[in-house]
Amino acid sequence: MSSHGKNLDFDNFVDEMQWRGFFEQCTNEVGLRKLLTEESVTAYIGFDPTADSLHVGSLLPIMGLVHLQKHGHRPIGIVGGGTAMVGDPSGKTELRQMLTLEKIEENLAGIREQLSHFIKFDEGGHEPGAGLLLNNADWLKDYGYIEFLRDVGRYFSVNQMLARDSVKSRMEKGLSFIEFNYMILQAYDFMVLNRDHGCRLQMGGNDQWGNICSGIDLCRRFNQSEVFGLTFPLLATATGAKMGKTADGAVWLDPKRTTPYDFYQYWVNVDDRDVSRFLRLYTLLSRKDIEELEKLEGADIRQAKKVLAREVTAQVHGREEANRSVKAAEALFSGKADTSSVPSSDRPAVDFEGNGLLLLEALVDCGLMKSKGEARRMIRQNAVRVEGEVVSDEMLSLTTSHIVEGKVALQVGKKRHHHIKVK
RNA sequence: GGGGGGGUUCCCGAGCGGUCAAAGGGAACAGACUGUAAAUCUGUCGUCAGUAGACUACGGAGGUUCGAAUCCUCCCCCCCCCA
Repeated sequence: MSSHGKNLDFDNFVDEMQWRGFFEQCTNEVGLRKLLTEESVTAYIGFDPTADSLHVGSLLPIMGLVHLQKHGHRPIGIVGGGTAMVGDPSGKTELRQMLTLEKIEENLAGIREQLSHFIKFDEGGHEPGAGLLLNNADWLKDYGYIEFLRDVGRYFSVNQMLARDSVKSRMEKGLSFIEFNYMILQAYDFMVLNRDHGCRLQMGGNDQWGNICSGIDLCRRFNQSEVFGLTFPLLATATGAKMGKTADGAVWLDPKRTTPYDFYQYWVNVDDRDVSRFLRLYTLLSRKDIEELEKLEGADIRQAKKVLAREVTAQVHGREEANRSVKAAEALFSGKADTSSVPSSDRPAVDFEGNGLLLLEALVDCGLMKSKGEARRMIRQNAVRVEGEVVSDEMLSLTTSHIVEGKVALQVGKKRHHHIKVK
């Protein structure tokens, strides 16, 4: 496939994926490379509609589709409205709670919106490389059981299914029949996409390997079509934590769930050892730029982290938000200047009059603390600051004297900030 | 359907009538040290109140006890073996 567009350091998709670290396993690398040079290939990745927002964990597959499209191929995103009703046993230790159809519909809309920041979708036109976003409920939900068994079930060997890692790993903990069927449904998705949209490649996390292989088998049997699979590594941070997890849970792409500032901070605070990997995986910077940044050592690595954070934030929230986050961080960590992007809340001026507002309560209200007990503990540990001053009195009340420039600046630990704006 | 083993605080995992808000580990958070990193050391880690108190917690519902996570009954869920 001829490469067009900007920033192409590699003349084919597979080379780029390998250099960037996306490439974990491929069902037939030689065959796939050949196919990709011969034609514009349609490939798909599935996303789970378990929430109305994607999170950092989904960023990796999203970037996979971005690179695919960049190389002139066509990405399809599948939102598993049908399969979400079943639950994938892969990588899980327990049965997932089931979602209602309505909830899934809602989630779908949110996800579609987010994906559209990354991928150029077909707006009813006929652009060759424009992506598609489909809901597998469209072809799964009205399929009759008997019919499905006869059409699809006949192609599956239980012996083979039992041999899959995703199933084996659940033999101890238990696996319900509904989950056992998941791989069949996913395989069926691949078959439908292959048949109806000419899809030849499925990508996904390495935990999807078994499901992808099942799909490939089904395509061969059902459509007599040769298709391929490519998996991405399952990322963990250098300290072994799951990617995109913090104390407060997942890092979301939705600014209402994770503010752009917190999102930016997540990336700035990445472990030194992860920076290079993440630059390759999560940014679209050129090979040259990334290799320059990888040369940095010691404290200078922070420069690379800032670039990483700025780039990823810009991709998710836009350049403008990214710049605001950069400024806010600089203001807070260097002690001055523009603080307009620091997370904040509003409070009427009367709250500070007279006896004022108990700091304990303010900390809980603004979300910095989960409970007053926790707030007390933090104060005891000298972790709380008001206007930069360490607080030692648990019973301190915030009064008008704490208001500086129309706000009260709260800080917990070194990194968590919140401004109460006085209205 | 029968027999056996289990369900404990964010996770793993002890406890098996009081001394249990529950050992130990992990994660997390804070302090020191630093580079908004890692490692290390120290502290914290149910809620409310505030030094000694109350409340809510050990799958669910009852019960026995002065007193239960610990004993009994019923129910739900999981694993293993047999049919």
